[in-house]
Amino acid sequence: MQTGIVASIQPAETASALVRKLGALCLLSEEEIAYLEGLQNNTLSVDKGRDFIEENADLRTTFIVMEGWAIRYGLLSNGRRQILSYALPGDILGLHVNFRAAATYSASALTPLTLAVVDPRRVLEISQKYPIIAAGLSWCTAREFAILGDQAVRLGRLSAQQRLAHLLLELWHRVELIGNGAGDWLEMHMTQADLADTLGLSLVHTNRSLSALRRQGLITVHKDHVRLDDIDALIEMTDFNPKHLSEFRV
Amino acid sequence: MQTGIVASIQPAETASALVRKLGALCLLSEEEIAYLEGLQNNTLSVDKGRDFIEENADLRTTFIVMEGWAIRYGLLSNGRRQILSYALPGDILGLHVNFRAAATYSASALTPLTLAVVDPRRVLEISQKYPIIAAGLSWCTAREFAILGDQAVRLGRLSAQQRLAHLLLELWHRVELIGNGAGDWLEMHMTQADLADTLGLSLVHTNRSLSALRRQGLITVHKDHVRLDDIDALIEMTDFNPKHLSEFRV
DNA sequence: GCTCTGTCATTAACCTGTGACATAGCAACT
DNA sequence: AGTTGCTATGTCACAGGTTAATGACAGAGC
Repeated sequence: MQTGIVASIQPAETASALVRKLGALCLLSEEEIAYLEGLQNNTLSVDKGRDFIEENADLRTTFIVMEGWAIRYGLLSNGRRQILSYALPGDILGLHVNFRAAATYSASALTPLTLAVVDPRRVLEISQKYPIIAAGLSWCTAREFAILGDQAVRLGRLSAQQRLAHLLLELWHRVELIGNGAGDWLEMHMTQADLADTLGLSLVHTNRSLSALRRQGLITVHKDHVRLDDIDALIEMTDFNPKHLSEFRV
Repeated sequence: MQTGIVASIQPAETASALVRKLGALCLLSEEEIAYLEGLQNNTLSVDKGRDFIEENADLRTTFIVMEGWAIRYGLLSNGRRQILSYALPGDILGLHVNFRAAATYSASALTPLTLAVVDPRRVLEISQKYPIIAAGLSWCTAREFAILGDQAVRLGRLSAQQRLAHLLLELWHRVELIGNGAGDWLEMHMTQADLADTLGLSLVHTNRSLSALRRQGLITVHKDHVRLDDIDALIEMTDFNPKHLSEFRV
């Protein structure tokens, strides 16, 4: 924790989300911080609802979320969509793309989005020059795998209400971890249709499940926010494991 | 393809599964091949049904499947299991573990299994000394992400029969890719209970779905094998995209 | 060789969580 | 005012779950 404090003093206030995230994991030198910030100089703004990665298209770019939320999703020929995961500030999309001829998922901006655009070949450079950063990126990869694994468990073995509760916990915890939390409130950047496409449920049943959790006093639903009224009960009903998200509180 | 041919001549017959896999992707030097084979000198045999990674336990090892099949899975407190993915020869488990304090999934041997046991710190060494191999490992990571993404789409947005068909196609294609294929036959190393835990279905409904595909003339079911009788129709009904598995035919 | 036990596959009957459709209300935008 | 998008809810249908039973097969023990 001492390590974390030292790092936090340095990159905390004006640092990019990725630097704050990695800085909370390990002690970054000023050189490493400068390198990471320089890496993110080339930015792209994406309007809410616009795609910036298209499945099956060539993908030659690594994106780092600087501000806003994005979704990774797969689309079927019948128009059905499955959201795979949410990308928050500090998250990386396409970290392992140098051998990928085509994208295996699409990505879209859920809110107005600012992305850093990075040449994937820089990743090799990082591994050779900055082993600490490389280790941090490796951790980011493992975490991404854990998040997607939880999504598969959620879809395959939880009931509708449990899925919803588990997803709310995940997002709430992740927002907390990046320092954007608001106590037990979670800002809902997505519509109920997005929730449905995340949970593998119909729109109607998603709304029902939301209502059910509300009636049980577990959540309070406002227009753009949800409050988690009994976090322990939600955790209990879903087997939510915060360790899958790793502790790197900013 | 010329590159693939040259590489295949060299490591083809007695080479380990990982070397054959990476060798089919890129031209490996003799030094690189020797390094990769040396990396896999420390092996572990695991009996069928035994766990070798336990969720929430410390994970300080990278495993490479040399022979046999394994599963990655998550387990809930009510005993329900969700199989996340299958690991075949040449696949790597725990490639990104140097910052993981604990495993976020369990892994178990589906068949008698031979694993190479590798220190995760060797990955950094690889990145610094063997950039071609590092790129190959990066590709392995992206592929693993694609496979798990397909699993989420399957669980979230496909019907029971489609899930089954899609999974059979995935496994069949992956077996083909590592050179262990037998035409349109797929050796079934798993029980129907394993299938059920992969597909997020009940055991009984899994059997029903199997019967339904059989009745439709799409598959032929034998005790330990399944034959895909109409691969095009199976692909059509499921949106199966072989490109997600990448083409690296050995 | 026979019996018993355990595992796995298969199927029927009944039940239920969830999907689809329809409708209504509200807010924001044109 | 009309349109669009989103949320909310009722009704009915159905895909899939649960329970129970049966059959086949392999292995262990006598």
